[in-house]
Amino acid sequence: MKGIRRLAEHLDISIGTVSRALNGKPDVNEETRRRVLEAAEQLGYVANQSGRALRKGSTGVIGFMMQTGREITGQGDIFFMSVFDGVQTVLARHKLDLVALLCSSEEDPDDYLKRMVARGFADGIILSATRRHDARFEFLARHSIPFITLGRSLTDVGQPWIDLDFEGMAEMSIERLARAGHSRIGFVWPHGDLNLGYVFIERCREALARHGLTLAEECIFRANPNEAGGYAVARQIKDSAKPPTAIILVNETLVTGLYHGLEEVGLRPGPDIAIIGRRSPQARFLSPSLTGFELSLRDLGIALAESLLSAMPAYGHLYPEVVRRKLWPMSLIDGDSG
Amino acid sequence: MKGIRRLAEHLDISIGTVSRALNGKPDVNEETRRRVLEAAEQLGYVANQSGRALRKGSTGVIGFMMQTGREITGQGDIFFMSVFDGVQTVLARHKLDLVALLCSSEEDPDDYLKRMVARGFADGIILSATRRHDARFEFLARHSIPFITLGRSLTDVGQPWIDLDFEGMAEMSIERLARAGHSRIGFVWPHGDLNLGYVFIERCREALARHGLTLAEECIFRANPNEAGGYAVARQIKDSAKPPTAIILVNETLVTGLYHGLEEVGLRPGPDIAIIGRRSPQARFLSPSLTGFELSLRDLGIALAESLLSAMPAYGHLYPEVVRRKLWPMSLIDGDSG
DNA sequence: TACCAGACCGTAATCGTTTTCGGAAATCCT
DNA sequence: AGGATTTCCGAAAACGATTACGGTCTGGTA
Repeated sequence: MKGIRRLAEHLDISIGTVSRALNGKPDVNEETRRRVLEAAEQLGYVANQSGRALRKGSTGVIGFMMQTGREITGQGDIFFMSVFDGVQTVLARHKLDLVALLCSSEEDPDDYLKRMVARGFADGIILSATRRHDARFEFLARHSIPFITLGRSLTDVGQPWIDLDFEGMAEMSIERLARAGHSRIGFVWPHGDLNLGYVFIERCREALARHGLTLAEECIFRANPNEAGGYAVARQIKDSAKPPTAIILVNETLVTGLYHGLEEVGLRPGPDIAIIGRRSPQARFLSPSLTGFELSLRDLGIALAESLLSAMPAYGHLYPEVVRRKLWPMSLIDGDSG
Repeated sequence: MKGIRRLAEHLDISIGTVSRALNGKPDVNEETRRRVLEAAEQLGYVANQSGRALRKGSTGVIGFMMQTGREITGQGDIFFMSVFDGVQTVLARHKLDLVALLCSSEEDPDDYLKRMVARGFADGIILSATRRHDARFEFLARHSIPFITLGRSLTDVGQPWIDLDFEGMAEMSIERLARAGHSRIGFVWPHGDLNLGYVFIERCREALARHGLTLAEECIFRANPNEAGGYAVARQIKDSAKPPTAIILVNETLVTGLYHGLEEVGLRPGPDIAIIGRRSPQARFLSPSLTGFELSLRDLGIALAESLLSAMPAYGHLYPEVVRRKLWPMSLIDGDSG
């Protein structure tokens, strides 16, 4: 005898009543409820997730999908820890749990998500590392799974999203560099179909145009979105016939590699070549200090969760005013690198 | 009509046969099986996780428990991405999925785990950030949930574990520093009850003794296990009446902060004070280059998964030879910092 | 023909919950 | 007192899968 049945037997009442007592349903005597709660505590009873989910059709779990592996995503790693923290503070209010759905780099992200959804794993999903063309959007929409994306995509299906304010980043970077007299500005574009690269470069082009400049094709450097990628870019710059005098990076993990690479080839960030990137927690300790953008990841997580909840039938009414789509603001912090 | 019933109806056969066909059971006509598989593919059918788990009593999911939040664990962040990668390559062989069980810093880890287990969330669990006294061990043992820990604890219950080879790290570090003439060697001890701090300092004491040295109490610096913590240590060192001439760090995230802090107070790693730490992917790009330990996180993940599987009834026979407990070797890489 | 073995497949029980529905007992109202 | 409400609880039907069991059919053999 296991589960709720055991509890019911022990109390000599029916399992229905036990369930109602536990779930705070109204039609149960307060004295009975007290006894049930007490016995549950004492016997260490917790409802079986499978049975409950099967019956209710919902799991109480929110999934945050992310990629693992060596060639990690655009916004890898530490980035997420703080975002999770924000997401969880919101979810905790509704007794929802957050788990990270880890898609191995060896599996196709679309297949992976499909599997997780069909399994009925989560009631709502947060997608990260959005691609320019991302089949996951349509899939989730088709199955009417509530979801929100951290990042945009051409494949928009009207779902809520939050993305970094690349518009603002581009304008502020270019403005600053142009004012400092730079006219040959380069850009590191992470390999892969990640959407953020496309968006940012487009915004940069526009911002450059506003300042009467253009983005030279040979000043666009492709790189894997990790330290090694940044490192390799330094060499490319050095070997370039007409190297840029300034470099802008979207991707935080590229920065440390680039710094190291530049040192190897004898270029100092700042005096020799201006660098503007994202000041991640680690990047804050680079020397010379990095000029770049900071943002509150925890608040971003909070917004993400609230926006997702507002898209879920069961919680939507609790978040009527929530913004569904937002460019997350970042502030440009002065450093010595540009 | 949903799920397997729909599929059965569509094919005009019974749900039992469909299930058998899908699960590769022997007593089903090959032609029928082909039709079922085809229809399943076409209709995008995937078995519902709740129903399946309820009936089978297992979920096909392995949980990797980790802490989120600002004051992140000893071995935070990027560390795990590569470990996950290794774990997943093994799990994929058995069609098992890995999810990260994210325990918010606001919830008690023991309570969190209890909840997840009672929910029947995972068939096996990997524990990280093990504490010196860790109630989770006994809990999982009592409920006979297969688990393995990344890190040891005083609360050993005979479960398999893998831990970094702090013994080797201590001996190699001290050996190297002693040979270089250092006699006043300091140590950064991360705050909290994490077991690794205790282990490493103990091994350092022993190693020092072997070289006729002792660890001065005032050379033990407590710090939060993150960049800010490392940064703060630099100040402490500077203000110390009799500062150490060398510092050893267990925790990878402390290093970048310490480097930055030392620069602020005018101490150069290497010439002014020797530093030995862990060369994480980011730390590899520090300047001056860090003398420290490297290891294969991916292989560690593989070992972790195999060892966990060997402790699970359903898979144990497949991994008869697996090591159940292992000190993971690390190699000391020369740098300019010590 | 009669019998039997093997190959396939359908029926139904089962896993542990939640929830609807209806009934019994208690309480209220006139 | 008697009917109408409430209050509380038990019985039973889902939820979607797996699987033990038994039944039908085929083909082979005596």
